[in-house]
Amino acid sequence: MQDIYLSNTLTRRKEKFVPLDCCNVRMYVCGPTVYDRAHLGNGKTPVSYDVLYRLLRYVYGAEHVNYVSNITDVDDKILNKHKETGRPIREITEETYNWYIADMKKLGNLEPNARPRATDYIEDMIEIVKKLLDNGHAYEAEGHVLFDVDSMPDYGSLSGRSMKEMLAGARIDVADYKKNPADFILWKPSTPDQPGWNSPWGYGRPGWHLECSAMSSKLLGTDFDIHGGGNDLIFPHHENERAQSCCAFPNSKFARYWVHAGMLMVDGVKMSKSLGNFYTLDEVLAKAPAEALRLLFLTAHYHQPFNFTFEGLFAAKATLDKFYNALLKNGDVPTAKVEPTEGLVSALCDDLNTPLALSFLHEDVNNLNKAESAEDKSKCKSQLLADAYMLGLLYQDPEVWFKGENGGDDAEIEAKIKARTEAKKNKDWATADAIRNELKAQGIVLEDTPQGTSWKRA
RNA sequence: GGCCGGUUGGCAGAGUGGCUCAUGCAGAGGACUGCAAAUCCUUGUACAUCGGUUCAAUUCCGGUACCGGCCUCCA
Repeated sequence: MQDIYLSNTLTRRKEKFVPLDCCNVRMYVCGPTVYDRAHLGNGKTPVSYDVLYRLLRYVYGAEHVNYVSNITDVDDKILNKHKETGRPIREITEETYNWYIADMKKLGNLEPNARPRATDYIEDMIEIVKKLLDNGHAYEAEGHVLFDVDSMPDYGSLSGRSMKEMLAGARIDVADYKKNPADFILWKPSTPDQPGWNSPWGYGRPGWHLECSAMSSKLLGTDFDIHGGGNDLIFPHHENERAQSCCAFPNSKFARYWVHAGMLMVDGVKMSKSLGNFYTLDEVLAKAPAEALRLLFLTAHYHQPFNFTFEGLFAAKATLDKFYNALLKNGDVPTAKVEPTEGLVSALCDDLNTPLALSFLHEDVNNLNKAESAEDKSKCKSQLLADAYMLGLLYQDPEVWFKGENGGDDAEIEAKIKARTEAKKNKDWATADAIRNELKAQGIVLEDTPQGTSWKRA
């Protein structure tokens, strides 16, 4: 069994991963707030953790890994959307949730073991707030319950900032009921027209950070292995989550390994609506297959900032064309279940080095293209598929990849190819080329082989 | 201002104290092909900058420059 090493934000080092219980490896990853279409960044982060999930399943056994990724369905952004559109909140969150799940599936992500929704865990959140009040880590003020950061000596250690810095950085108006400007909300009052739940502190709703503490402790326990998310969540979200959980459950260390994914940029700068470089997943997926986007994400290390360009996306599509072409040519070659290439597994074990892992896929494809004997072909194809599975790639039928879901038997195209074959037989190259060009104009590329002519959509 | 991270060939992007080499795309040449396409073979170009440590640094340490992120909702 290979050791996995992960960059741990908590210690600022790459560390050997040792799970608390190797029969129950637990990972929690912050998911989206469901108020609008998922954007490109919402696509990148889950792909990274999906590869980690696949690696953990490989190393520890699929049944020994528990991956939880939450859905935030109570939040002021959702409330704002409701005010803007007048649509019921439940309708907004359901629709957005369904879009999100569909996007995740298209990207080739395995379904996590659980996708808890915040609104199903309100009782657990209230229990945590009660605990924090009981043990002196929280206080009530003007209908709010706030976390008292001064009650936690190492508050700020995850994000690596001191209290002094945070005060210096506090640029926003500080509510005067806060004892310390850095104190954050655990529970806030709701007006009757806002979503809310009855609590010991009146009708209200939870602060954003609380839900992750509640769901992780409920589904994974108060101590678990990996906590992930985008690195924009390190502060304040993860810092606060950790503070809540460690203080509510006094002997808990919460997550042992904090793994953070680098931000996605577009054309070299942060993606934002004001810069006009903001893309939702479905916008991008209208221009290239989702698998190409997944491959593109994997060409860079998860930890680094990732620069998205359409040029890169189309290059990734071309790479997949090459991979699927090798599979298409060996469509009837039988495969056996084999172990993934050792080097690929090593690359992934080294803090998810997906760019290096991909180089093994290229090698596999090259080997498959060169294989001559039936035995070698089978071996190489099996290896390619086993390696691709680790990365969540090449999960489609090559016929479907090239010809589309229902374009596999196009009589018109077949007829033209037949006519061209006749022309070729008569050495009527002009007619043959004319037919080929005609099809090319329709995006159909022909390929002559000793076995005949095949076609695919470009 | 504070805290992080980065700077590798035309581009994307790994990695390493010295060895023949990341990988891919693009470029050049070749094989195959009626011509293509696909595939295969061969091939050039690199480690921001200035110091230090060392027999030896792109790789370790320090300074400088530039770039990016976070510090406020954010994957």
